[in-house]
Amino acid sequence: MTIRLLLADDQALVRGALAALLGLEPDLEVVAEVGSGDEVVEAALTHRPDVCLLDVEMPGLDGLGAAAALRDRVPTTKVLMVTTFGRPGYLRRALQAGAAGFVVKDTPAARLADAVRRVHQGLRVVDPALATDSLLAGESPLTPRETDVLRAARDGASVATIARRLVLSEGTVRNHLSSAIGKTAAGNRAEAVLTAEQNGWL
Amino acid sequence: MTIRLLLADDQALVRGALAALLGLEPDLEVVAEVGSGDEVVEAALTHRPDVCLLDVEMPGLDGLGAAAALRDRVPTTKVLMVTTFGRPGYLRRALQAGAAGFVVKDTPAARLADAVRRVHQGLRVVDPALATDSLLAGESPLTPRETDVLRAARDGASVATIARRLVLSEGTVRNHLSSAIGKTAAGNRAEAVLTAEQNGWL
DNA sequence: ACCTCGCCGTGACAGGTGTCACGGGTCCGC
DNA sequence: GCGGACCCGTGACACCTGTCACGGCGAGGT
Repeated sequence: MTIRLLLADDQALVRGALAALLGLEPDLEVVAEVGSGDEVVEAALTHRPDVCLLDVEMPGLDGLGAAAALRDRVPTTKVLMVTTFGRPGYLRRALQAGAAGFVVKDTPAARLADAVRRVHQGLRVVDPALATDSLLAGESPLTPRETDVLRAARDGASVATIARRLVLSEGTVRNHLSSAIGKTAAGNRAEAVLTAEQNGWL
Repeated sequence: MTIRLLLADDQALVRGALAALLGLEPDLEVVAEVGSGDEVVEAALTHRPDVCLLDVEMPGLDGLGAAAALRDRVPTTKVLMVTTFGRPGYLRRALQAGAAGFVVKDTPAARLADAVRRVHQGLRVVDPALATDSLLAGESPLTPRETDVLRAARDGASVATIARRLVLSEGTVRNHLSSAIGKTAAGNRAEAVLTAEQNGWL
């Protein structure tokens, strides 16, 4: 009995390469590949895979959202997240979204097939180093609105621009920013964006 | 006669996956894999590959530097750059560093093997869409010093911090920044960093 | 010799930014 | 009910930033 796989990654090259890698295993079979999170549920409904490999960073619906959608619409398929960035917040959010495993792209290729098999058996697969980081970093201290403001500040927009985008007063934007800067122990808006991004809070 | 390949990518998973993908082709053979740019020359000297696949983003010596080192020390091996980001400046700098081909990770997996074969035959391989972007974006308008200052400003450092890092007067830093902001058509330091990064000028 | 360009610095100025104190509003849990 | 969050807003203040004008220096081209 082979394990049926669905691959989701926006980079066609690594998608195909992963397919080739996993296709070498006799007990694994890649039944579908998609390039964006929006196509995941549809492909899962038609091909009924046992395990779905999701990249976190994708255009449109990202891997976290796709995992949540799969949990609701196709609960029989297990989700294994595969990501380039080992951001602590990603791990937490992925598990909350119903993912059964979380692997960073630094892990040796040989271990990926094992991770797939374990997920298929109903086990949790988590990078141990990342798990400690996740506990250490803790949940996001930012309020929803602070997160919005920081997100809107990612491209270097001015206070006036952010205020216009979120339909807020400039003073309110400055207050939210100031609060976020304090919580991230930054001295600066740009620094706050950076550390928040590194922790997966955005 | 098989084509001997050397893979260089910091992400072990995609490195292994690419090896699996290319290993499926009967005329290709992966003879070595490395995880950083510093190991490229040494591995090339011992394994004498025909073609070397280099990722641009790597810790230590990056792909551009590794390509230049290969051109000088092991000129018999052709270089094919493989990168996630299609930044115009990367393409230019890669070609200047002696790379024979440039492929972004969005390209379909089937075309990678062809790219390798063409590079091995002495042909140039360049993503056509990226080539036009490269011509359109043009060379970096930033002077060396302006580039330094922008690089130092990437983590959101204040003018005082940048001045301390580069051993400059704060006024000079502000002047360089102002000039860079003007050249990148930005309204802001953060914006200037962003557009400079997107064009591969840093 | 001359001009140009990049580099470094100074001084001054308007405007943006970060902080604080304050008020008012909603919603939730004890 | 009553405190405690989060949200939104105002006003004021010190500070940082971005811009401009100006000067001097060295390297390279005509």
